[in-house]
This record gives sequence, structure tokens and C-alpha cells, in this order.
Amino acid sequence: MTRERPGNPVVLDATARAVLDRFSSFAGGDGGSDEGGLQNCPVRNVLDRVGDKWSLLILIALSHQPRRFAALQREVGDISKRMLTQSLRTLERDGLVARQVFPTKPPAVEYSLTALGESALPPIAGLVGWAAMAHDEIRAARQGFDAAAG
Amino acid sequence: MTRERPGNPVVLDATARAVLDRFSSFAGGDGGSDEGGLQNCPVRNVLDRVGDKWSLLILIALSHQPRRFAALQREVGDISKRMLTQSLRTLERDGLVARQVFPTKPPAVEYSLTALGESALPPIAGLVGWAAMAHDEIRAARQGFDAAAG
DNA sequence: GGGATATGGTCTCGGATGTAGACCACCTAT
DNA sequence: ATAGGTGGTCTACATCCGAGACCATATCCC
Repeated sequence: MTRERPGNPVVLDATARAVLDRFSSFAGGDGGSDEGGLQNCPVRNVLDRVGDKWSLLILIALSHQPRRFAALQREVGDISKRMLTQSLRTLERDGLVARQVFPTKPPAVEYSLTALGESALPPIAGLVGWAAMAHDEIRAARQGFDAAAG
Repeated sequence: MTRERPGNPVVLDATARAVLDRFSSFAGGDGGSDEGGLQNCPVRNVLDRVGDKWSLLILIALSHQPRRFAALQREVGDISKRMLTQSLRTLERDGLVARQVFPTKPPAVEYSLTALGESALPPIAGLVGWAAMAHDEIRAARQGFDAAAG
């Protein structure tokens, strides 16, 4: 198999490299020794949460300050009540978001980030930063691709 | 009752704060001036890609070296051919992944990261690192939640 | 020659998942 | 009395996803 770049597969700083290597060590490196795959990694569980459309948005919306249900829905914009409820439950179950009920006349419910939830903000900000940076290039790539392959 | 921390909503370094603020400035800050919501933000487009279950995993799998279709499927583990094809197309369209066909007897197809795709690796590594760190705490939170609320 | 196997996909079907919107019990303001 | 806001739940309907069949080709093995 030529077409491999033996010593230098991808340019990436050592820290990130180590993190990713450790993560995919579940796949048996590249020799294909044991064909387990990434799906057995415990980190996958956490990543799958992040990987659902709404969690990230909700976390970001809560990063400013605690918010109530309706305010949250308005801020995210195009999320249905059902999915907001469901996502918040999951986030609460995972300990990223705290739910507090105030026994006012119509009970108010306030959602806020826990310490754990706040700890997710820097990595999320990293991702958002990258997205902002890459956005133009991605849009250009899409146009090129669509033009070529109609 | 102590539930609001007026001047200090969330402890977060200035860079990350700025990134998130900029992102959610589409929601009109916190005054609720114009109720646009996050959905109008161009970054949402990019974030939605990240927010699908497989893209992240594929990018990580490719971070080691270029891979062929079947190898990729084996590495990710529980992805169907259909979704792998579809995700790879999207990634290719977005300019994160390059597809190269070798006209061998049964044509081999190799997928690799583009420079843009590689630029996504550090933020992804940040996320994976967080996931690894938070994993234990999250699992504990889940157990607590499930125990409390059946 | 006739399987068996591998390649990279596509296609179809049935079930899971998401969305829109009605509905609810309660309260306030008009 | 009526309208609207609170936090949700419930029910249709639409969309999406995963499993697996299928394809054209070529190679290996007997």
C-alpha cells in the first residue's frame, strides 16, 4: 500500500494528537489487531450527547445566565417544546444543567448550568470559534461541490 | 434567593466568553430586543454538521491516516454503509474530507482529511478531552438521577 | 468453469425519531 | 369574561436511520 505518509499522517500538536489517539485506541490503532471499533469507548456516550442537535445550543444559551423554559425556547428559536423538554431532561440527568422550580403563583422553572456544565463551555467555545472561522471556506466548498456535481 | 449571580453569570475565560457572546448575539443579547434566535446564525450551519452523530467520529477516524471505505466502516464500528456514504458525501461537500479513486482492478476509494478538515481536529480534541474528563462525573450524575426519579 | 470473496456503493422497507400543534391547569391583566 | 403567559404533555404526521438485499467487477482456488 503506497499512498501512505508513513511518519507524518497529519500535522497536529502533540496534546490533541494524544487525546485523539487515546480515544481511538479502542479501534486497535491501525494494525487492525482487534476489530472492536470506536463504539465500545466510554467517551462515545458523552460524545453522543454533544452530538445531538440541541444540547450544544442549549448549553450556549444558558452560558449567559439561567433561563426559564419559554425564554430558552425563544432564544434557541426553532426548537419544539417537546424536544426542549427532552433535551433539558437529558442534560439534567447528565448533571450539566440544574432545574429549579420556584413556587410562585404560576410556578416558574429556571434552568442553569452546573459546574460540570460550565466546564463544557471552553471546549464548546473552541468548536464555535472554529465554526466561525471555517464558515466561509465551507460555504465556498459547498458551492464548488454543488456546481461540479449538480 | 441566591439563584442569580448578577455580575458574574458564569466563570469563563474572556476568549471563550467572547466567542460565545458573539455567537449568541443573534438572539439579541439578554435584553430580548429582537427575538431572532440562534437559528439565524450562519455558524449554526456548521455546528449542525458537527451535531450529527457520525461526522465527528469519521473525522477522528481519519485523523490517523487516510482510510478506505470498508476500513472506515470497521473503525467506526456501528455505522451502516448508508450513513457512512451519506456522511462522507456531506463531509466532502463541506470540504473537510477528500475522496480519491484509484483505478485499480476493483476500484479503491480513499478518504482523507483536507487542510480544512485537519483544522477541525484541535477543537474536536478539546471536546474529546473534556468528554474523557467529565465522563465519570456524568455517569455518576446519571445514576443519581435515575435513582431519584426512577 | 464455478463458487467464494472483496471492492464501493445504491435501494428498499420497517421502525425509530423529530415536528407541529392542540390541549391542560393555573394565574394575571384588561 | 376573555385573552394571554406559565411549563409542560399528548397525539398525529413526516422524516430519518439501520439492516440487509442487491449490483458489477475482478481475483483466488479448485
